[in-house]
Amino acid sequence: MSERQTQQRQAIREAVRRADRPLSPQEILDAAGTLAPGLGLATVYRAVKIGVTEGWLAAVEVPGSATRYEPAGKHHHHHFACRGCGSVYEVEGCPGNITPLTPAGFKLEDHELVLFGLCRSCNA
Amino acid sequence: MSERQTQQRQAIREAVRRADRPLSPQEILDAAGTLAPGLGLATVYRAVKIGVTEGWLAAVEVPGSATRYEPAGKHHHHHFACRGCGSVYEVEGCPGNITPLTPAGFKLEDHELVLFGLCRSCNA
DNA sequence: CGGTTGTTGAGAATCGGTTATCAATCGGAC
DNA sequence: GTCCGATTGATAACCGATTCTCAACAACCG
Repeated sequence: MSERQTQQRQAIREAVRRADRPLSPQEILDAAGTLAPGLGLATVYRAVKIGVTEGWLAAVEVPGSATRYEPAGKHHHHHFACRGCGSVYEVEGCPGNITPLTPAGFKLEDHELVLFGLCRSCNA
Repeated sequence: MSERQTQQRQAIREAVRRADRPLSPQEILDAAGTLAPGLGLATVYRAVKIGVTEGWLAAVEVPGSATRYEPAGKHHHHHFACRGCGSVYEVEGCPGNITPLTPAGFKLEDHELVLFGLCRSCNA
């Protein structure tokens, strides 16, 4: 037996699914905590690690802040990090034209574009 | 009196200037250590903070690794982070077309594009 | 239901990065 | 050369993020 179906993991998966932006472990705890009272941070970290391994969760790394997680399988997109509140939002599209930038001899595997600025709330 | 001209700070400034890629504090220590034997990591951190404050050093943040520093005033460019050796390289150009991606109501101040993959050495 | 065993929660421990401490030292004005 | 205050280096302390520990607990099979 391996991989049980627990309330905590369901709550965590559901919280990430409902969010419209990538969540940090602490944000997941806050969101999933209402679905599974008493939820602990360690459990979030464990579930998140499992999710990434199993492939239904994608890690989003933003400079200068904790790793965020979002459901895997979304179409290619990027992120906007608010300097006011620290939240990370999803932005549609990609400027493309990335490949030509790669130096000769280098192997390009992936890329991450992060926009910095103020979100709607903080810009007001 | 404030801001003395010391061998250590000259060595650090020189090491950053000579590098063709942004260096982490530890990398700066290694490089500048040959110019100023006995150099300590604390001194690197202090000098780097001063450099950023005075405006002749620019901080480059890459997800999942220490902050890098490069001379300020370079023309707009981006970076390539090698998954093999962890080094960060400079890449010329920018795909442009960033502004249209910004969600309505958000204020775009800056952006950072990081390419991931293998550098020439690690790709061989 | 009852046992087996994976899972959980709280807190301690750890980690890499960065900053603070403090006595010894050095820069540079005089 | 002297002197005073800025600077340095070694190391401890700190920090936020993440992982480990371990006893209590709950999921699932029979």
